[in-house]
Amino acid sequence: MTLPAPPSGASELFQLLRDGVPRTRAELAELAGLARSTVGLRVDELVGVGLVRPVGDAVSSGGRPAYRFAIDPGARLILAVDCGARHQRVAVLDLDANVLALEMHVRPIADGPDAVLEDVAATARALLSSLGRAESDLIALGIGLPGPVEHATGRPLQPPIMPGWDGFDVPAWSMRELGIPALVDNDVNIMAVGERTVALPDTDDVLFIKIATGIGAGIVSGGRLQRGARGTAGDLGHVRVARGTGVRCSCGKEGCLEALASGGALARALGVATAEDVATLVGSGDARATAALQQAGRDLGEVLLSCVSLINPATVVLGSTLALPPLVDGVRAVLYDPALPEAARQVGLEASVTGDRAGVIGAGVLARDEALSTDGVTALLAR
Amino acid sequence: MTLPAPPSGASELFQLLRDGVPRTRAELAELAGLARSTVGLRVDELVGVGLVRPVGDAVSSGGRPAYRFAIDPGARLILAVDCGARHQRVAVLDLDANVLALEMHVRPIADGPDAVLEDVAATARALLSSLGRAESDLIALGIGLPGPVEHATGRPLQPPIMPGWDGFDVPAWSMRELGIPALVDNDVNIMAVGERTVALPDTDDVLFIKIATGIGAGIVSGGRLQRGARGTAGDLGHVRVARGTGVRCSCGKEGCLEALASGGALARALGVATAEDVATLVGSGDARATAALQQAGRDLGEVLLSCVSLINPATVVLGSTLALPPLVDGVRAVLYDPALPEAARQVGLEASVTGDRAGVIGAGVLARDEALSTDGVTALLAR
DNA sequence: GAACTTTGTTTGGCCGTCGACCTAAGTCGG
DNA sequence: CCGACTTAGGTCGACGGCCAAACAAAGTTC
Repeated sequence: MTLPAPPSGASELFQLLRDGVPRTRAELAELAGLARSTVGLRVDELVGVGLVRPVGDAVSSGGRPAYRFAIDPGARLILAVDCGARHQRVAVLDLDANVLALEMHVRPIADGPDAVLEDVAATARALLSSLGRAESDLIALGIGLPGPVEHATGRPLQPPIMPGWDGFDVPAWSMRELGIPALVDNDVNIMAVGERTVALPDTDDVLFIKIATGIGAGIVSGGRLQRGARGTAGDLGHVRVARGTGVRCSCGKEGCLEALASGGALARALGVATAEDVATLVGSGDARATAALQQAGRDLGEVLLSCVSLINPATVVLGSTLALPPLVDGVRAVLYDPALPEAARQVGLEASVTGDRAGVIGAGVLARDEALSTDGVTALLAR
Repeated sequence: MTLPAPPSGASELFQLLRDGVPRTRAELAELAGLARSTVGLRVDELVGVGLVRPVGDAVSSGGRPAYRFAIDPGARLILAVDCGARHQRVAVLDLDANVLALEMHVRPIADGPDAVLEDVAATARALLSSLGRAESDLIALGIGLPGPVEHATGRPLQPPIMPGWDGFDVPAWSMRELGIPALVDNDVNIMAVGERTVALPDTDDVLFIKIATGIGAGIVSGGRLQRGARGTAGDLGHVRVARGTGVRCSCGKEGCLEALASGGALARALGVATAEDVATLVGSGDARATAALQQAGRDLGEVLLSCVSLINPATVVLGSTLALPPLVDGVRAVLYDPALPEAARQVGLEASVTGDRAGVIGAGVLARDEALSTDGVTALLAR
C-alpha cells in the first residue's frame, strides 16, 4: 500500500522560491531544468492555491517583460509557542517568520499538558480572530518546551521540571485539536534557531547560549540543529569551572557553572529573588551586580573556550535575561585572550538581538521548514 | 543549459538495497511504490552493470520462488588513503568497506602533495594489480589528511604541519591522475567514521578521541560528521585542564590538555622519543608509564565531561596509539563519577576495535557513500 | 512604425510508468 | 504422481507528464 505518487512537480518548483528571491518563469525553468511550458503550468498551480503570487511587474531587456513570482508570506500561517517554566508565549507567524501577533500567558508548566495546551489553543484562536484570519490558514505548530524532547516523536523525555509531561504526545494533540502537524523541541534549541534566522541567516555554525535562571546551549552545526543522542545536547549547567573549587551545586557536585554563573546563583549572591531582578539591578547601574555579572561572564567564557574548540562555531550568541553588556564583556575577556588557538580567536561573539522573541521565531521556523518541505507542500496542494 | 534529466530511476531503487538486506523484486516494488513491471526493468539494468546481483535463490511460500537481489560488494572498488604526519596508509576497499589490500608507506607529509600523491597513485596501482583488478573498477577516492580541510572544496586549509599542502586541490588531482572523484577530510574525522562504521553502525552520535602524539576529536552527531565553521571542530588539544596550572604548552598558554596528556607530553616525561615508545613501555608493564597514562586518562576524562555535556553523544570511543587499558580506566574513573548529570552517566565508553585501520575504513566509507548516492549511481550507470 | 527580442501559451508527440494479462515455477492435498 | 493453487516474472496496450516547436503577446530599439 503506497501513495499514488506525487500528482505533479509543483512542490519541487516551490523549493526554488524558498530563498525569497522573486523569479520569472524563464529563470525557474532554467533552475529546475524544466521546459518553460511545464513551469507555466506549475506556477499557475501554485498561484491558484495562493502560495505564490506575481510581484514586480516588468524589467524588460528588449523583449516582452516577464512577471516575477515569489512566495506570498501571508498565504498561510504558523502557530509558534515558547513554553518556559512559568509562562508561555503564543505567536502567529507568517511564512517569512514575521511575528504577526504575540501573547504571553503566565501559567506554570507544571500545571500539566492538558491545562497548558488548552490555554495555547484558546490563545491561538483569539490571536487568529484579532488578525481576521481563519483557523484553516494555519499549516503547522512549532513548540518549545523547557526540557529534553525526543525529537523524532515530539515527546518530552523524563523532563525534570515538567511534571505530567513525560511522554505526552504533543503532535497527536495538535492534530486532534488544531488539525495541523506539530514540531516539538527544547526551548534553548528553538531560541538558537530563532536567533540564527534573524541575526545570522548565512552562518551554518552557531552556538547559542541561554543565560537566565539556568544556563543552556543550543547548537546549530552544518546548518542543522544538533540534539544529541537523548535530546540533551547543550546541557552546560554542570560543567566544572576553575573558580568553583569548594562551591557546592544543587546537583551534588562541586564547581558547576550553574552554581557560580547562572541567574539563580547570582540572585542568591546578590540577595534578590530571580534572574530578572539581577538584570534590573544591572540595568540600574548597581556596581556590585555589574561586577558579579562580569565575573559570571568570565566563568562562562572559560567553559565556552572548550566548547568553541570542540565544535568550532563561526559565532557564539549570548541570549535571554542576562545577556547584558557586563556579561558579554566578561566572556569576551576570556574568549579573546591573545594566546589562544586559531578556532577560538576567529570565533564571533554577539549578544542576542531577538530578545524574548527568539523562542517563538525559532519554533515557527522549525515548523515552517517542515511544512514547506517538498512533502509538506505536496500535502498542502492536495488538501 | 541543464542535464537532460535522469535517464531512469534505477539509482533510487539502488538506494533501497544500501542497507545490505537482499530483497525480491516484489519487496522492492512495495518499498519503492513502483509497479512490479517497472522494478523488473530497473533491476535488470542494475544487474546489467554488475552493481547488483541475484543472491539466495528461493524461499517459496507456496508459489514460484523469488530471486533475492543485493548489491555486489565486489562490483566496484574504493581507494582509501590515511595520511599521517610521517606515513601514509593506502588501501583498496570493496563496497562493504572491507579492506581488500593495504600498504603502509613511510614518507613525511611535509614532502608535499606532488611527491606524496604520486606515491599514493603508484601504490594504488600496485595493490590493484596484486588483486587482479582493473583501475577502471575504482569509483572513488577517500583521503584523510593531518590538518584542517575545507570539506566543500577538498582543500587543506592553512595546515600547521603540512607545508606545501595549503589550498592544494586534491579532488582535481584525483580526477586528472585516476579519473575518479575524491573526498578529502581531516584524519581524525575519517577515523571517527571508520570506527563508527565497524563498531557502532546503529549509533548516530559518537565522539571519537584520537590520542597519539597529539589529541583530537572527531564528532558524529545525528549520523553526520560535524566539521565546524572552518573544519577545525574537535581541536581538543588546547583546552585547559585543572591539573595544568603552571605547565606551559608549546602554544603559549598554560595548562593545555596536550601539554599534560598527549603522547608527546608523556614521552617527554618518561624520557622516550615517541608516543609509540610510551605504548611499548605500557605494554611491557612499566609501572611508571602505566601510572602516567592513567593520569593522562583522568585529565582527558575531565575534558570529556564537558564535551559529553555539550554534544550528548551515545558513546565515546578512544582510539589510536595510546588507547590502552590504563588510559581507558583513567577516563572511566572521571567520566563515571557517581555524582554526575544524566547525559554523562548514560554515555558509553569504549576503546577502538579497528586499530590502525580506522582511518582507511572511514575514508573509504565517506567516499563510498558519496559515490553510491543517488547522483553517484546515476553517473555510474551513464558511463 | 518596422524589426527585433523575450515572454507566455498552445499543441502534438515522446517516453516512462502502470496495470492487466499471461507464463513460469514452485507448494500442497488427494 | 498429478492437478489445483499460489506467487514471481515478463509482455503489452493505455495513460499521463513533460518536452520542443510553433505561435501569440508585449515590450525595446532604431
